[in-house]
Amino acid sequence: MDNLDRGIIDLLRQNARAGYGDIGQEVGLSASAVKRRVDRLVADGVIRNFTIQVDPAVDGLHTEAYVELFCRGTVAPDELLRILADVPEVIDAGTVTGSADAIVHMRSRDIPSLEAALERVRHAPHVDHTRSAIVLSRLISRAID
Amino acid sequence: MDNLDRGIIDLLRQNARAGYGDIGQEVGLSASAVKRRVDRLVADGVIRNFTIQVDPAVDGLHTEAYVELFCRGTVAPDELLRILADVPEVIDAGTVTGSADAIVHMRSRDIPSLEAALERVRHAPHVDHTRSAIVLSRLISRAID
DNA sequence: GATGAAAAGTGCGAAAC
DNA sequence: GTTTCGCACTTTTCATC
Repeated sequence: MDNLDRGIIDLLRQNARAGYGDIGQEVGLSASAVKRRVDRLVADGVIRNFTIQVDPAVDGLHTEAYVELFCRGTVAPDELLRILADVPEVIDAGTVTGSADAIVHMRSRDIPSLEAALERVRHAPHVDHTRSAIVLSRLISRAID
Repeated sequence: MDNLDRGIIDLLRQNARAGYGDIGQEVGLSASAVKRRVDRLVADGVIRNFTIQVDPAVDGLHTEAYVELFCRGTVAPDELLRILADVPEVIDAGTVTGSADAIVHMRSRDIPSLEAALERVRHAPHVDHTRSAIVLSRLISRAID
């Protein structure tokens, strides 16, 4: 993982379909050298996936919420992970400092489907209650993982 | 935007480097038909970008926080956008229901750099105060926009 | 270990239909 | 929408440092 790898990653982030030759010209390597490094980055798990960013509105996913999760007693992160992994509406989540145990970012088609997903989280073991903030207008979308 | 388009998008989300022929075989179209649809989806802005998902830890971005933003008086979403767009540590943000005006998801190298970014947000016009929850352990990372 | 150059194979992309 | 075809790209091999 040197500066060449970082350069390759930056270029792929901007355009994952860029040709190896084009990338090589930017970072100063031959096409085959770039391919070998990309293959290694994928094998090492540095590059997790090649994906596309889709307009959420077009995709029919208009409704978002940030949900604070409060649990009874002490709950291991692994247990929270198992609960949340089963709900596809959860797009990101993490345990946090403060009074809440975790913050969960959810996205779904509409309010009813969001509510249904929220109910699934609420009725999971250990979950005491939740506090939701529905997103009114999305301001920034730079997350890629 | 029909079910074929949705199928193509789903496959590209899983693997943006999938060949048009392979995609066509899955959704029941020829390679060139798939290409034309993908080109149209890109032109229409449905597909925003082809990117890679990089392990944030490898990338040196270990520190995350969810920040509630409280403003003085009424602030238009556009004004909040201008404030937040200047802070690269902001990876996603939206105005929300509830007592906070917005929720901001931030990511940076470490706590000091997170604090510095937070200071920039705090001292922006209209911002009254913030309430942060530092992420202890990331549970789910499915966001792609 | 790493690279670059050249070979072979594969898929893209632009036609014509 | 499909099929065809030339070409560019990927991917492998090999020699080199």
